[in-house]
Amino acid sequence: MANHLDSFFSAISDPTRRAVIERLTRGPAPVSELHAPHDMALPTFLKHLKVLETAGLTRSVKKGRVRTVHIEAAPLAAAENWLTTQRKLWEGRLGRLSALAERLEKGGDA
Amino acid sequence: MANHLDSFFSAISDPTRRAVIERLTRGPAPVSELHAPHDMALPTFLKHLKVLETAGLTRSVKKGRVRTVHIEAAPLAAAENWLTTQRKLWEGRLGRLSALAERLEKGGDA
DNA sequence: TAGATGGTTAGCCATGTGGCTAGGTAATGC
DNA sequence: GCATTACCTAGCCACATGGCTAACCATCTA
Repeated sequence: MANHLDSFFSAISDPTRRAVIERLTRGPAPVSELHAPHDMALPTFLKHLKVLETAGLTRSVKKGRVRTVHIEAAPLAAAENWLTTQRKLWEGRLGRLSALAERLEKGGDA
Repeated sequence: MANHLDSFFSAISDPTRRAVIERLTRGPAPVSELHAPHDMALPTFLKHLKVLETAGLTRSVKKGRVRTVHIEAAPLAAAENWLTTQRKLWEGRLGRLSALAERLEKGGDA
């Protein structure tokens, strides 16, 4: 059950890769354009792209010599969902705690 | 600007550590209790706990020989926020695209 | 105060990750 | 058709990560 989240979170734990995602939310782009703002060798950057694609965060198609990369929204939502769930559970607990505190106060047990 | 998200996402990219977080949303717990369900040596597990604490996801206090760990909600919300932002940007783009498509259709330009 | 309990430190190992260079292939443009 | 462009592969390196054992320290409990 963990599997997908593993590679997803691992993928976006790198700033270069998050920057790529941020760029891709504004629309698809070829490899060279994605690479341009990053001060690293192309092969290194290609590795990052591969990580993203392997994690299911992006897809790409090659036409002629140009490979165009686009974002895949679904896993983003899934991860967001995990975080939201955890936060809500936590907040729910806090809510119950303060309710308990209130009851204790009413009872004058404090 | 990236820094915090780096260590945060990296921290929760591990299933053991996500399990710990899930457990902690139900309330604080001592190290031994957190360790129990995980089939690995204590020192190994302690490393995981350290990663979580270093990433700011948890805090802990030691009283006597028992160290109690509790969750820290803020970074969770921050990460959730990043994901939400990306998703919304993406959906916004999709919206604008379909609006464009509509306009083109109306204009009979297709 | 001895033994058990709960954690911690040190140190080793295998594998993974992020960076590089060098060299290759396949379209495209002149 | 030769050069350029755009990307890909292979292979190297340093360091990080996740696992282990062994040995240690501190605190309760009997």
